Amino acid sequence: MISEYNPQEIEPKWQKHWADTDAFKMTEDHDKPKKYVLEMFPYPSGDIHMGHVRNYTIGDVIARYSKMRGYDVLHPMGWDAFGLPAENAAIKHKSHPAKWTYANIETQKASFKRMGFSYDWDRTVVACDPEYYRWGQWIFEQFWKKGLVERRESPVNWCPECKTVLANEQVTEGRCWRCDSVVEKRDLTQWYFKITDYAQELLDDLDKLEGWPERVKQMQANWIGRSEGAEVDFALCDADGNPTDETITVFTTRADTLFGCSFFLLAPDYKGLEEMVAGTQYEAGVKEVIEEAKKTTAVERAQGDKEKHGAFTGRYVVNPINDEKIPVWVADYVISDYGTGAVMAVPCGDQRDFEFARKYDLPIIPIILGKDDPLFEQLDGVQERKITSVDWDKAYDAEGILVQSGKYTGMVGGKHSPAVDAIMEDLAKAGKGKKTVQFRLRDWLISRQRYWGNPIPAIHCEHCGVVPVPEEDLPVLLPEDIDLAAGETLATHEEFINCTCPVCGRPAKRETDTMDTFTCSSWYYLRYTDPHNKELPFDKDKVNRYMPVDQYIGGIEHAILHLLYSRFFTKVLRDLDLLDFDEPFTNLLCQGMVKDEHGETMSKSKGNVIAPEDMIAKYGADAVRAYILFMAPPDKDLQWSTDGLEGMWRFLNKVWRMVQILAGVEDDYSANNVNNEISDEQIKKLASDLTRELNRVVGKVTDDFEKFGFNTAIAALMELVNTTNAYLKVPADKRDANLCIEVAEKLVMMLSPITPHFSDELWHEVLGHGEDLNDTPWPDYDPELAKASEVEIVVQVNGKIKARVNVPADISEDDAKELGQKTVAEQIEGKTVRKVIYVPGKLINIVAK
RNA sequence: GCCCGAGUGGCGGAACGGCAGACGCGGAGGUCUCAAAAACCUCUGUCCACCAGACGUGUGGGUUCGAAUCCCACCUCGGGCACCA
Repeated sequence: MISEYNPQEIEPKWQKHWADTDAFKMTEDHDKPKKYVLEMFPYPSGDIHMGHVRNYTIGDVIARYSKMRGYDVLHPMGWDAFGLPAENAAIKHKSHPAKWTYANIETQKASFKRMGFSYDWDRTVVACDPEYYRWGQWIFEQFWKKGLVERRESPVNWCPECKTVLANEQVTEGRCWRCDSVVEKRDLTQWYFKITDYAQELLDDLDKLEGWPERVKQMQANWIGRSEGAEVDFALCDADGNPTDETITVFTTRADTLFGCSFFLLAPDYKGLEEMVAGTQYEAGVKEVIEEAKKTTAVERAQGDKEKHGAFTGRYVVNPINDEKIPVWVADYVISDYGTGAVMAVPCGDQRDFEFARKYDLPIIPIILGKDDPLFEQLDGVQERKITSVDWDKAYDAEGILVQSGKYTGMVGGKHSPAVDAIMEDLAKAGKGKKTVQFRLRDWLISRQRYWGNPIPAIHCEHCGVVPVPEEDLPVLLPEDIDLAAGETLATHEEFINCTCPVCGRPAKRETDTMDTFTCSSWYYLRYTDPHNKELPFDKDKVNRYMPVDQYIGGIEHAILHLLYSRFFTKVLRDLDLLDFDEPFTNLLCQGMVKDEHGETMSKSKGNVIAPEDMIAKYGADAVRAYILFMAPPDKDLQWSTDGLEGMWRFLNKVWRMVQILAGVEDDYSANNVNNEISDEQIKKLASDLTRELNRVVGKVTDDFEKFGFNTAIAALMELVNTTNAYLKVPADKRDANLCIEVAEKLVMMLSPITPHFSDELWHEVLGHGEDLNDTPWPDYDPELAKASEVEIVVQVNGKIKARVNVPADISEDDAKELGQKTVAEQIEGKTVRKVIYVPGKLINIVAK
């Protein structure tokens, strides 16, 4: 009797079996090639949603497939467990963040097990576990020793809602990445990782990442933002207008336009600006600009087309190219933390400077022109300054010819132009400038004014300054007795704060900031290679064996943040001689987002999060796994709809019955499909069709798995099922039993990475195998058997299809061309055949006039 | 403004420069059944009464015997960066 497919029964059964037999425990079999398959670890926010299901299903299929292909697979899972949501939940429920976090971890872990994911749970890393975060502190101290940690005061992004500072990467269009509040600028002393020291290498090594999506590399390159230019020194004049030895340096990519520099700009928060105007008649005007700029939010700045404001400072600087004195203004569009915070303004060649000059009536001197500019005729070849105003309505920022530019007149100007080189060479000789490179990337601000994070292991001593906690005293533990709901923080926790200075032994204060949670996720993948190490974050041999990650899978939202930080960590740890590779992730698959029925991104606040539980209850985890893979290629965004899930359920049921029939279990399902009149010849043809299809599909599915074409792999499996179904027309006693078993076994094997419970049940209970599919080698195929002996080819006349003919697959080119012409004799009658194109197995195209 | 992607039936999506729409969903009809469900079998891009045929991969050009695919221009949508000097 044929049995019914009941996932509710078999899924828990196999999950228990896998757990009982440690099926996914890593064997560390060094005779096999290694493969590290990793999905980005989740934040334990609550239960899992379809985005998790998609991400982890993709990873699980790759891991299971790799295991069958004979790799020593490392496939771990953990939790990115520090962070603000836990703290907010704790405040709301008058509880402790750890309680919320660990409860959610248990929930998610149960869901992952219910999905049948093949993780080695003995290697789990939980970021808020002292066993893990102590090594985060240890690594911080190694960075510190190497000079990559800095504590300094500067304007920083402050999120009023999250009540903490944020890294540059965590601010999008002036808003907090987590809560979307408008961030404020504040001057605060904060801790930084000097990621900018690695800017060039982080940019250069993107070229090594052939297995990364181009768009992610592009985004990182944009973010790093390398800009080649020059630093030029302008001598500052004293209050009476006499040049001094003091200089102000600007960064420019357009040194060729120095002759057009008619004023000079400082950022509102330029260091020393207030002192410069203190007590002068210009103080009030400058201060007004400074105050206004402070009020302007980053969101408003991001608009871009904001009206510019500025004020004269009363001071002058000397343009080094022509010794001209030009006025220094403060301007709100100059950014203090890019370049030097000072800008040489060239209104004729820069749209922003142009607008500023128009508004404040400053001279616009044309020094670079296009050849078709009406002014060009008057100024062509003119070296001295003749014209000091223009009637343009916008700046000319393209490549052009220099005019009114002294000996450089006539040269081609523009970014990276010969004029830039010539001018910089001369300025360098005079000691007034040099070529340099600027990066948009800023240092990574890692301190957070929050409790639920990894404490920064530092001690503030009045006598010794800021000193690291001795390594033997690590970890600095988070105090557990804290009442966040009552407003307590680390900064109010006396017991935590008070300590002794490890250098001088006097009473001292502990640092109360914690580290950005992105520090935790920047190295967790290394810890998985050696998760229980008590001496070091990881053993060098082990990390070198399993790293880099061969296949990393996660969302595009981490294209910059997590992936850039992790690359930085890896490079620093390499330079600390803790590991021997340059990049952490060899291949990266960014799976597309799962959106709701209306194409909206899912979020808790919108209340449109779709959870898999109901679907699992109705159709089982295997159907959900298969369906989400079948919906779209993994890297494409996907609009969720349950419409096709029923179809996947039908498919699995069909396979379920089919395998039993193929294995010889009593056949009552195909009764109305059986054709008792079928001829021996037809039987033979159906069998050879099936043999060919089986070999073709094993080849196709193997190829598709290699390139993550899971949707087409599943489609190919459906095609095999359809062909098998056609074969089942043959009455049971006339079927080729060996072929039937071969089809059943290979079908089940190929399905097993996608639908593991379903497959193991059939494998053991119907096909009678003892070993789990997880330990079974991937099926092979014979490419020769996948070839058809006869193929249908298309006959075209002038590229239009006119007929189809069946030909032997090995037909000669001449025979094919002749047959083609015979087939369409009518259509080409009276025309001259100019050319006949034959594509073997595909078509014959007859070009006739 | 700069830099990436993507536009294919009613829907999700297939197609090394070579039969557009595989596979699935949805839809229509049928078999089985007292009936229904399930299962099974046909059909299902558009136009045309049918055949024949014509038209069809965002738009317009081009290359080619042949273009969804390659090139150019444009349109629309999505993403990233952005007063970055």
